[in-house]
Amino acid sequence: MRIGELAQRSGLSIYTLRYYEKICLLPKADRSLSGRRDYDASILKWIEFVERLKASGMPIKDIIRYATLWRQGDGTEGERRRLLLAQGERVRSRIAELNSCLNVIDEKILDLIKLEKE
Amino acid sequence: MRIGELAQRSGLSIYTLRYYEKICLLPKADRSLSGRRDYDASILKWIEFVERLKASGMPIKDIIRYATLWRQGDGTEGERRRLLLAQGERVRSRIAELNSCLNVIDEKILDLIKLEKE
DNA sequence: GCTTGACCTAGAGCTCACTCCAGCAAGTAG
DNA sequence: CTACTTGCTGGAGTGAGCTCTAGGTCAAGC
Repeated sequence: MRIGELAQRSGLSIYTLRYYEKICLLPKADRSLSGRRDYDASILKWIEFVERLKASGMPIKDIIRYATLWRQGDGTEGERRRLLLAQGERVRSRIAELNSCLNVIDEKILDLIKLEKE
Repeated sequence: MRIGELAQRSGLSIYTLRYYEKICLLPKADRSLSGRRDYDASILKWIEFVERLKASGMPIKDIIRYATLWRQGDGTEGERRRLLLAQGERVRSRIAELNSCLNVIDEKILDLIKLEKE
């Protein structure tokens, strides 16, 4: 699969895919004889997971750290697990923060409705 | 209250306070005879609310829109309410997204634990 | 009356995460 | 063969949201 197809299938732009490779978020793609990137379909699973980590608010640097360990493979499971545990905690507290923001916002909405009725 | 004290009390830096004033997120501060900003303690309540909106993920531009309406006062309650309702919805879906990320992360952690046991 | 420190402005610089461009090479369709 | 499309690289540009610098003013303490 070439980069154009991967862009379509992954929903990322060609620019972003090359950028992710440059910063080592994606493994260096194999190349065709003429030098074009040639991806295996399995990359899609990895991209999907990376997108999840991003959506969870994990900074790119931490995802790169995870990606590096993942490419190293065996023996890195412990550190990968710790990275994910830490991120899980961050997500949980972010959810708590958002819930508390929601309370403030909902309260303010009620205040505004009262003002409108006056 | 001068800007240094406000910075301490609000937790924002002096730079940020001046920047917020410049972009109209904070009302233009009164000035002492010598031109220094002189804040009323009530500004702290506003800053607190702005920080909540920021923490909720509201873009600065939208907060500025809210701030502008707030300064205009009467007659703007309807639009302010609509802005907050929209933000509330964004927060709710962000919370849902984070919960689903959390599931993916927690699952991956279990996978890694299995790998470590092998 | 001089030093110190808090404050002022305009504008430059920074980080993050992309996004795009110029200039070129290679594959493809008519 | 020509034209078009897709791809390549290094590096510049973007936008959000600050953060800091340079060069100056002003008030208070010794």
